[in-house]
Amino acid sequence: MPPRAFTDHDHGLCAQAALASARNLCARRGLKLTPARETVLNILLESHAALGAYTILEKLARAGFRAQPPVAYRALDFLVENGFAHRIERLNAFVACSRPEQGHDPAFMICSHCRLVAETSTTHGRGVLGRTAQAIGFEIERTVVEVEGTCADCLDTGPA
Amino acid sequence: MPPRAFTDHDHGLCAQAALASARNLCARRGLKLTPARETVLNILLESHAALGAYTILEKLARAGFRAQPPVAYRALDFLVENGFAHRIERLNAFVACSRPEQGHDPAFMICSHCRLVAETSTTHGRGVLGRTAQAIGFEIERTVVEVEGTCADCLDTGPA
DNA sequence: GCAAATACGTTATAATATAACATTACAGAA
DNA sequence: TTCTGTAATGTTATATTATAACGTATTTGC
Repeated sequence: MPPRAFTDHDHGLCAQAALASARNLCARRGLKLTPARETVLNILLESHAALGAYTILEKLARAGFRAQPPVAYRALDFLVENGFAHRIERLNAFVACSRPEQGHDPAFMICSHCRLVAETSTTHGRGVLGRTAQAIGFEIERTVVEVEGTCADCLDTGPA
Repeated sequence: MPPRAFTDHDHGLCAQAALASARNLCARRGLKLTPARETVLNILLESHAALGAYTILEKLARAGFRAQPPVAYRALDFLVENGFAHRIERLNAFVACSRPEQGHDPAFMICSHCRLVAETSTTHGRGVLGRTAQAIGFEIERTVVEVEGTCADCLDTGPA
């Protein structure tokens, strides 16, 4: 499955599907997609760019929410814990999840020019690293795989 | 090559070798391993734990340096740029490099209990992700691979 | 010696994140 | 239906991580 962020797609549909999927999963799992949480998810779904918590906070404020940091962080915590969004460690920022239906070890391709982030998946826990881990008795709980570079568009329009 | 952090080893030798190696490489490449830089490297080499910049700063102060943040960050920038240390994105922290001689795409195993960080290497740029990247014209500049979990010792002594 | 580059000193502040505690909403039990 | 506990939110304050900006000193090549 090719990552969507760097390929042409109808982003309206993409966002709509993700939102529907989130609503669905919440309903099924008895999770509450409250207004603040849904608004943050929608903010993230506006594009495939990673947004910092304070950018999100501003957008929340513009949407009529009281904008203290914990509001954004709590919504983000909920979204990340439940797999509707991901934290990009390299950027200290957040993106909506492209595939909330699947449990996964996501991997990200980050364009350092436009900050767009494409999500694909990794097999890392099961590859070489997984074997090394097993050999020394290390129990993997989470994997962070983020590759940074330049996307095709940014290479075209202005190769640094 | 097994990671050293989670395996028994003579850490004195380990640190000594890394320092010698750094001095060597600096000499060969015309880089200046100034007192502040060498001190920070030694601080990092005390163990395989990741240290935050402000922890390093405190240790620098105890070692007699003026302790304003830029002092630590500049030394760290130098060490990271030249491959003598790595930044662990997941922790916003730093570790000494275990293999400064080799150019590499490092991968890290982070124990979330003891904060020890083992360095191994990845082939990620050349694996599945590399192929996906190529397919969509994404040019990889850097890879971040960090797996988080629990090391054998921490599993033994107190499995959460 | 002198100019340019590099490193350091220092102050201030930006950007990211969380602690702590009061309040409200809401679901399930009595 | 009211009680009651849990989850969510509101709010203030502050912790943690990082960098901008600008001046001074030191080194290096000429």
